[in-house]
Amino acid sequence: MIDIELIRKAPEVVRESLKKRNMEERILDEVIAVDNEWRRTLTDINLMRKDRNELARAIASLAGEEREKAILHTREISNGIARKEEELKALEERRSYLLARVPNVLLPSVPYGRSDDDNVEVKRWGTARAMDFEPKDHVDIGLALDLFDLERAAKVSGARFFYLKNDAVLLEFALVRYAFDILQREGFVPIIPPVLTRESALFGTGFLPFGEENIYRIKDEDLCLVGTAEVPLGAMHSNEILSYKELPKRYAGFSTCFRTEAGAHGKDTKGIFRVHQFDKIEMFKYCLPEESESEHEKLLQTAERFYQGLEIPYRVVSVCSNELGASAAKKYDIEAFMPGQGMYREVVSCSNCLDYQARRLMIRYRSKDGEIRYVHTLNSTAIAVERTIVAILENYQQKDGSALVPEALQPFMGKEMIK
RNA sequence: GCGGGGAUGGCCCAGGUGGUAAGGCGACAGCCUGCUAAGCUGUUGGCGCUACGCGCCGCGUGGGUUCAAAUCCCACUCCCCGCGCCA
Repeated sequence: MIDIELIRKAPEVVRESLKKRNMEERILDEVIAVDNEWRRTLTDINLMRKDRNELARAIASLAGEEREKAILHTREISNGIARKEEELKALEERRSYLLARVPNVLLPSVPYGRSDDDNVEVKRWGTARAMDFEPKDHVDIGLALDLFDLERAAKVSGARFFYLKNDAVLLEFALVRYAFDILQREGFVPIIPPVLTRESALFGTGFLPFGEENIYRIKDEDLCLVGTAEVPLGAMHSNEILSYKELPKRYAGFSTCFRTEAGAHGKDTKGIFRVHQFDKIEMFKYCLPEESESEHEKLLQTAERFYQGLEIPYRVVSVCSNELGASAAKKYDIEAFMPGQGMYREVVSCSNCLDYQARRLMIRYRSKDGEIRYVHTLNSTAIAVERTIVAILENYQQKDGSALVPEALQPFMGKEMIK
């Protein structure tokens, strides 16, 4: 949620941001119009309420005909107020509805662009391993090594599901253990959160109403399957007031993630790269407003560390205006090099949401000078397990069809090779 | 699922026979003292406006009764404690 005060005082800032996102500006004009009407109506009501209160107070000390008269008059005023209050309520609802649909204001450093192609590469790390053979993609490698069963998953659950098997299972647990090793050193509190949350948690983190079609819902209950641990980690401190002393707060949550992948028809239909259910470790930070931009850079560095440790080449892109989620004011993606596909593919998404989620979730802190303000929130993938398995298989494949285990994982895996 | 208890400002907690939120703690500011502590004073929910002021709203949520509701009535939500069931 952006601050209504910002819309009142500097609507041009919001307008520019909407333009940059290639979104309709009409919503902004409507918010302004409705807000003006709301304020006028509220002022009217306040005056009427004042009259009523004065009369009601006087009645206590009146008697007889005077009292009767006053009661009658007050009743009239009350009826008038009730009518106006209905108008006010409707305006308020309309304003909230609209305001909840205005995306976050972009930071100035976000590059303008219309598609992924306009993302700006800001860094490249590592070099692809030399291969004196034609690299295979993860599907071929994995099927040959019996690491997953996609056909039976399709039979049981449908397209975009998988059974992970054999060493792939060990690899997953090794990755998880590896990640939490690093995360604890970096001061993140390990968490396993609920993967079913109320709608309010999804709304608060900005996945509703913007990502409605991507969410699985539980029938007849106010519960949804989360698409990322960002939801329960962000909502964890909703309606709380933290102390500036405990900021920044860092959490790392392991969770299964569920996504309908609506609108992704035809994209990455094979394998385990884009699926309805996968496991992921997500980092989440709550911090002081003045520190969120530097914390964002730090968070990116932490995310990079996982791939550096695995010795997987990657690049970092600054995601362009059109591709940013509603909550994010700025976002970096890490894309790992996938030799089998001959391209860089997204494995990490690292966002700064400023106070956008904090406003929706009512997460505040008491500052050193005693003021209560909204915190800033940031989130980033640490390890998206299945995608990282894809990257490992493609980068560590060998001529004979086997795949090496990255050195950093060997202690957790108990073996050096998958064959 | 059944029974009982509870929800009030940053936190704790009063009010409960309807008349318009008391007190404590903490925090912040000021005063006082050579410094610290103590002490004293003030501030410390949200919103609107023709803004050193005026007013409105606010006691879990939504309705109702009333001139007037934290207080009475109805429904709901969440939390806690027992019991039952259960991985």
